[in-house]
Amino acid sequence: MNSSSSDSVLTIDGCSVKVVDGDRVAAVRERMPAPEDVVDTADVFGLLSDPNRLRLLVALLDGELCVCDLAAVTGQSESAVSHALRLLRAHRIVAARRSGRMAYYRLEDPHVRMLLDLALEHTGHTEAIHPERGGDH
Amino acid sequence: MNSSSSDSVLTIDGCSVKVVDGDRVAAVRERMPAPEDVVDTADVFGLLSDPNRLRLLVALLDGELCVCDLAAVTGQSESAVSHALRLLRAHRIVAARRSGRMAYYRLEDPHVRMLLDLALEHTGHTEAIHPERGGDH
DNA sequence: CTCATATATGAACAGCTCTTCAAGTGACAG
DNA sequence: CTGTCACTTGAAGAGCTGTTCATATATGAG
Repeated sequence: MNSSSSDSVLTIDGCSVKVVDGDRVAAVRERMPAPEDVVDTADVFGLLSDPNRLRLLVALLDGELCVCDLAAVTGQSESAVSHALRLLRAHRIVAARRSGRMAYYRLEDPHVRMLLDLALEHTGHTEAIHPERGGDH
Repeated sequence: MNSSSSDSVLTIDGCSVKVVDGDRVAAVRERMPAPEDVVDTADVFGLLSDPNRLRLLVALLDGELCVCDLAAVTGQSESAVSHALRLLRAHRIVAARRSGRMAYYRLEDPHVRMLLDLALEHTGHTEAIHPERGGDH
């Protein structure tokens, strides 16, 4: 329907949309992961996007810790830690081992471990993340 | 000060906290990145945690696109795209090239590119991210 | 049994985020 | 100049998120 590489009008989701490079748009749409996969991936990033939750996960990189030690390491209340762990547990990112009245948590998701490793590899190397510096050029 | 590997009381930030394994806690605290680095990293994850923003960045993996094509690819209004790009630009994750009245955006941060590549490598491979499945055992 | 300890949960509230709508800017055509 | 086009911006509101405080559950000690 459209094989021009200049302005054209695409019909997407039953809606006419003006595009500049129709072929590129079609190709990129082709490569785009399924909507639910995008949402799942965004969810994972969202779980890593809170500093306190991130600290918890970083603390667990070396092995399991109990709730009160996690609270001590990350400087949060035990209640806050418990809420955060509940969320992470619901997404199978951490798992708990129970021993008496203690609960020992460990990092369970290898995919998340890789993301954390990669992210930590770059901490400090990136000066460029200071927000509100206005646009470019 | 504390070399027991059983219950003890640590003084952290001028506050007494009960811990189970004082040595582990001290060691993990030692390895924890600086607070500002944790916050910066969490910020980056936060920028990747919105499905629409994530779609924009995925679309840009193959090369630059103009705003209206990004809107077509990701199924958002041009206004929403522009707002999202503004945020990403402020964090130096994307950059713009201007040509006439068009603005062509590209993915500028190689670190973010790596995170995206790693995350996409695993899309679909992970069934385990469905929320609200209750805790374990 | 009763009590203290370790963790979990619920409710509620403040603060943030994302979308939308309306209006603004700058480039190009005529 | 005037109008249109591509993009940007501001303001406002709905909805989501993370914290806190109070209370609940469960284990182990005595």
